[in-house]
Amino acid sequence: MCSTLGHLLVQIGKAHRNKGNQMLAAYNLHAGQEIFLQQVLCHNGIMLSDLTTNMEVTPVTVTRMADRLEKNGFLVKEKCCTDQRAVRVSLTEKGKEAAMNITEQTWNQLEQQMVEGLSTEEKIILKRLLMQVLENLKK
Amino acid sequence: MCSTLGHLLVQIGKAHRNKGNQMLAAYNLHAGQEIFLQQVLCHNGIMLSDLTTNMEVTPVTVTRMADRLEKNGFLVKEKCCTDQRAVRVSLTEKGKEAAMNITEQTWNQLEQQMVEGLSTEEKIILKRLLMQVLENLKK
DNA sequence: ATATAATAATTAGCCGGCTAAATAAAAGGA
DNA sequence: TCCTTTTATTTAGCCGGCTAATTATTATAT
Repeated sequence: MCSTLGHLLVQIGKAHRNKGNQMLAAYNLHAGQEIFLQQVLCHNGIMLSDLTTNMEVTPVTVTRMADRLEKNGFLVKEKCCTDQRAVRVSLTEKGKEAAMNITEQTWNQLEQQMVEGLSTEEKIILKRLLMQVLENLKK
Repeated sequence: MCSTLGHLLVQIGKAHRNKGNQMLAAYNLHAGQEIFLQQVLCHNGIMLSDLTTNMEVTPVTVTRMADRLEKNGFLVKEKCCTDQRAVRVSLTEKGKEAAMNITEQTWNQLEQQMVEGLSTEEKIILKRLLMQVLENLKK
């Protein structure tokens, strides 16, 4: 098991998402949505196209995430007044509260848990190596 | 961007899956299905419950993957004769051929690409650190 | 001014991943 | 033997991710 780097990364991806889901369940959110909310918290009224860029996902994914988050009362979508093609999103009170709590608590907690037992140096090395792997995969 | 380890892992996960999808497109397969086929290649007539264990996914996921792979002609499902609850899967000729080619070519190629530019020592360190991270996430 | 190209979103449809709940069959215990 | 628990699978439904194709609107070049 876990003999290859690929397999290892897949397992980590799953475990990471599962932990995230567990932690976000209290807010009725799923892993991935917290980044969306955080972006809107930092850039209120942000366009979907900019979210596409910032989150590095396709426009389709952003559209559907926005729809679901709106349906569940976390944010509001509205047409941009100066560009009729664009859609801007802004947080509701519920969304604002969730975003603020999550960013500080959940994410940091998960981040801490992952690197437990690693020295400061090892953390730096791990990040550096992973950034290299990401570069290689994007080629 | 990519400031946290979590974000980095998410990005790598996406990039890894996308590369896999690209490579497997020639076989009309998607990332994840190659592991399924490989398992059935090594253990012909394997039960779905064992695939659940080996692949470390839920029974639901295995059932649906098996259905899709069967629908697309890669394998066959049949009830176990000694245990009427269980379902055994075996590869068709098409599935066998795909599994053999993919395991050797695609997976190794992706594996190579990921660690390009890393020294032998760095590869070992990376694996060790990632295994620690996986352990931490499973707690 | 008009035709062409680029940009922003969307719909439909596919994939792997999950939980909850239901079904059916086998295994164990009183 | 009968009842209970465990095991194997499935159905329904939700999530993020993707591609392909479509619609609208803005920008650009002729």
